[in-house]
Amino acid sequence: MASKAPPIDKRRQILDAAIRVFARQGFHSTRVSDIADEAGVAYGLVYHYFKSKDEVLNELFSERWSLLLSAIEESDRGGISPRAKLEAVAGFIVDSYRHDPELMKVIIVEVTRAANSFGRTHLAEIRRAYDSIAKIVADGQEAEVFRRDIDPTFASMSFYGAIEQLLSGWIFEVIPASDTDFDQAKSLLVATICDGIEPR
Amino acid sequence: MASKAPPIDKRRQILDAAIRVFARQGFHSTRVSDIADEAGVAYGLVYHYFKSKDEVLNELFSERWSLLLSAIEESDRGGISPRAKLEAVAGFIVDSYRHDPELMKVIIVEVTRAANSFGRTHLAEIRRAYDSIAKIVADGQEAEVFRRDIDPTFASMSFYGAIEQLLSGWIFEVIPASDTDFDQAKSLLVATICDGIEPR
DNA sequence: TCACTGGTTGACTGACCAGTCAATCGGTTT
DNA sequence: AAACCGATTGACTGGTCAGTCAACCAGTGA
Repeated sequence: MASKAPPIDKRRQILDAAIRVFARQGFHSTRVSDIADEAGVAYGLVYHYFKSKDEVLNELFSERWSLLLSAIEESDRGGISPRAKLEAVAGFIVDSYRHDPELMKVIIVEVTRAANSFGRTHLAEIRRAYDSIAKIVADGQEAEVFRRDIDPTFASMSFYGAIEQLLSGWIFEVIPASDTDFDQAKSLLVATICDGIEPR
Repeated sequence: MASKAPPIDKRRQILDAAIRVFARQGFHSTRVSDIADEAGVAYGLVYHYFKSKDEVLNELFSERWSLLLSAIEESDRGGISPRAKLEAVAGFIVDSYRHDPELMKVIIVEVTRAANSFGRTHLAEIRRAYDSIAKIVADGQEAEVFRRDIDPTFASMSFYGAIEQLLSGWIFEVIPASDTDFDQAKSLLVATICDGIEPR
């Protein structure tokens, strides 16, 4: 009895190594052997657990994106104001980056923004996020706390685009990324989209 | 006399073919032979005019991006309100897409958002755009028409991120792209960032 | 002790393609 | 008409990997 000890271990080890290597070199210029080396595992073992190099990235993306989708839908269910819901969404994404910048870098750079490769593959999942955000906005309009003359889909794309652009800025060090910056970003993101940059 | 007729012709022909092929298949999965075929030109001629496949894309990007930078700086010089400047910027980018969607697709997908490859290479040029937009915002704060509690760099990233996300939406057909949509987008973009989505 | 099974190893192969280069072409000059 | 020269051609090469596979190893059960 007490048979299976390692099976999940090594798989996880490979995934975690892949995060580091993808983040460091980018998906395209990492060789499968780089992943194996980083994981301290033989080349062939990668193919024991995954049917291709692509599948490794797909797995990393789907694992994390489903968390994001849950978080968005979760915050939508809580009985809070639409604005607070947007704050929760921005907060979750920013915290995801703070907690695991390498994984978020991989997801954004290699999937979400890689429109010709993995972005295409995961378009449906990605759209689900846009749609959930759009729904929050639409509900806000219903409740008369958001203007009705801005299309919810449009607002959703702007909001999400702004978030992703910020993360990109952090990832590529074009803007500072301290804990204070992260916290400010959360509230500024929502302040900007809800209140605008003109004084009230 | 009257010597040189074709030299620029073929080069342009290759660049234009590259736009179409890159837009259709993505940079990575287009072979140099695809470009040559599309241009109706021999394989080797591509290497007569460009020193590598990369250089073809670099040329396409730089050609267009310098126009964008000029347009931003141009609109900053005109004696108009900061808000009108942002409108001009959004308008220029949206019109660029309307006028030449294939080229804009290539630029955004393969350079601007390809942070691990060409985005890195052109980071300085890309930053110049962010900086110019940030300057518009900073001047607006100076003139007391924009709130001072939102960092200009932050506002610039949000604004540009929103624009790019919209273009991405059009490119990948997740949102409708008619002439009306383009025109609405221009004003909504600025309305959102300046006024916010909450009613005033 | 000995088969059995599933995890583990890494050398090898087949396909692909960017970039090279020697040959050819067509127009110009002397 | 002969030498010249830049544009043009496309077959070929060298290097790179993703993915395969046959062998190996360790734990288990009989």
